[in-house]
Amino acid sequence: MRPTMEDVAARAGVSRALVSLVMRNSPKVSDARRAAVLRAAEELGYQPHVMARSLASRTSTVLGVMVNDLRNAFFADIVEELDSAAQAAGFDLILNTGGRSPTREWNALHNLLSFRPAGIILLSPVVPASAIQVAARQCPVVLVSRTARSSTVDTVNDDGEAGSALAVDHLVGLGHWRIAHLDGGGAAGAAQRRRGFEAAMRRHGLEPIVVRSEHTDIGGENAVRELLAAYPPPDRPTGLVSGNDFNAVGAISALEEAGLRVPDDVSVVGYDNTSLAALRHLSLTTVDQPRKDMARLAFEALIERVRGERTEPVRHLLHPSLVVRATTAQFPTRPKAGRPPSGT
Amino acid sequence: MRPTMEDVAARAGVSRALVSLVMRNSPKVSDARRAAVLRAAEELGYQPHVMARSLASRTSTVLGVMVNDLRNAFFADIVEELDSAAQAAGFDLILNTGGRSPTREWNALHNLLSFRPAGIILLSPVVPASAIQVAARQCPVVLVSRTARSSTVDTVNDDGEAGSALAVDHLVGLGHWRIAHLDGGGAAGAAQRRRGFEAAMRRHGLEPIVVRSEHTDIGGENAVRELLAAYPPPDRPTGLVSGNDFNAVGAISALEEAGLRVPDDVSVVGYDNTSLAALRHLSLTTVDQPRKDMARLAFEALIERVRGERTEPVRHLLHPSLVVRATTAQFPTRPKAGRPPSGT
DNA sequence: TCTATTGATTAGAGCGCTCTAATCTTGTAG
DNA sequence: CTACAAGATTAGAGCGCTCTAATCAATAGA
Repeated sequence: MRPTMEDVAARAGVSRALVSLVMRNSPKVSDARRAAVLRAAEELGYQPHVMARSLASRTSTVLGVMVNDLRNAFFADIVEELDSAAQAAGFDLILNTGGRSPTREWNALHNLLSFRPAGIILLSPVVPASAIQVAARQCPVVLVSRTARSSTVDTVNDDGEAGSALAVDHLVGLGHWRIAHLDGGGAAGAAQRRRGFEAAMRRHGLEPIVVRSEHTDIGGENAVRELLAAYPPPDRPTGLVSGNDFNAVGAISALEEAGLRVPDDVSVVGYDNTSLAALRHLSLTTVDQPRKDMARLAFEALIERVRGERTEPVRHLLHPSLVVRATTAQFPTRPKAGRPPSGT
Repeated sequence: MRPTMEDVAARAGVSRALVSLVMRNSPKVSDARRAAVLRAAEELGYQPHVMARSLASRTSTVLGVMVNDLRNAFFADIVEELDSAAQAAGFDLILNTGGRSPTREWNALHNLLSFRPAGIILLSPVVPASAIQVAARQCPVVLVSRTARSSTVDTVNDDGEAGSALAVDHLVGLGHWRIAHLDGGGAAGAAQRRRGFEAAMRRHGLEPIVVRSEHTDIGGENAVRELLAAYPPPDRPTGLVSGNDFNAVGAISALEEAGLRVPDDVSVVGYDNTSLAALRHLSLTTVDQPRKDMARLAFEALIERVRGERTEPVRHLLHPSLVVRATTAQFPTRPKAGRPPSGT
């Protein structure tokens, strides 16, 4: 049997309560006793039982994190950052995944809650708002990449509209005016990105072209094929704003398959700046969400609630930035390749 | 305050013990009482407190999983599979990451252990064997992508030597005979892959060329530049066996940068069959580790130990398979492009 | 010498649950 | 009607810890 506090107390010749004080390094213990207790603990290989501790203290140093999709490196980056923040603040992270399914996610959320964590962070959850509400009644909840109206949960999001606008502005600045958006369908944040695209295009006096797609490479391929069929030259778009990086990679494949060169014939912008985009082989121009900042803010918001320092909700909306790489270029490459509409 | 078992008991008009029986769905409860208890629990929104439960029962349904690198999709796949297996068997997974640093990993391991889990699975851990030994004294431990000599831990690995051999055989079968390996350095499994490469080459009567590299795309780029400098035509290798997929992608970049076409001039094989390799844009020929099987076997091994059904260690060594895509091709493309050595 | 006062230590209750052993119900055979 | 087995229910101790309040020791002030 693993040694308990009682064992340590017996070996050190003190009471269990004193051992408890030492373990929580309370200042009200004499140096001599402290040393004796620590030595006894060391000799026995004693380790506090966190569950017993949290049961007795009615507090928890556990923070639950539910990840929508483990395969998505975007979340991995956020988790890594959360992890070091938690470490520094003396909290333990436990992770979980819902596998992009509302049902499994609901289970995962329940599991997390059954640990009676100090708080939980949900990364792009797909469960209904009511489920989040249930969770929020049990402990502080912070949402990342998902909006909420409830006043009991905090949210951290990137400004998808601004991100799309960044992409459009970049392409317009390069001389493009026939620009299409490959929409992410029902994916998290896809609606904002589409809205931002449309608004930015209109702001430039351009007609937005939107093709319904998905946040996958296959989705990008299909959307491009559809787009090329629907807009044959000379109406063919010369700039593409993809819903995310995967989609952009698929789009590039389909473009090359159709004999078009990127960026010479068509410029492509992704979204998320995943490690994929950074691969030299792709060098995808993309919109970067400030992941570190998002993680940090989410953590801070949670801790504030955990400590009871705040009860009103916060809504962080972070500004993305554009990372220009090799998939976007000046258009027209040679003059006289077309005539911009009067609006520009 | 959240409702406790006592509250449910009071509302249902029964004892706490009876509620406990219902919650663990014991058969020795009358249907009437069971219904009453369940209704009361429902009305109060009662949820059992896992920590209290595990404290009282001295058992745990928690399985700890430590992931070496969250950003690596290989682990994500394994975790997803472990998760559904655990779900089905009535266990709860808690995840953790060590961020590829032995120190952080040691902390993470400690955190996991402090939950007194039923068992733990370590995915490609980098902590010293002694640390694993310490963990194994507390609960069953299974290692994935890491070998061990200790008789108290089970291991699940893919046969890296066989995997490299698969790649070499494929290339030789396509007519290549100048084949180089981009070694993964100190990364997990890199040594086996290199050994397998060398052995397979010798088996074919060919001279193995090994360039020290890393499991990153930058590593692949640098290694290829080095390789091209060291082996100018006509000695230039026509086939590359990379340590992993990232490395292969980097290698392809550097090859194209040098004006060489893949697969026309040089064939490239990756390792791991990550989602990266599957992207149509890359279509990387690669060695596939049977991740699902690995996860399933790891889970089974753990559960057997947890249930006390086995005490001798098991060593699973799984056979990888080759996924042929578009980065490998027949050589020479046209006859008379070289002369194979007599050994073939 | 006797009481405050301060700091160090401990007894003991209790966190929410499980589990054993005891008690309470039935139903049925004698 | 009684006895008793079988099933249903419960009392109560205890898991490993924390926390409050009480106790104890030692010093200082009067």
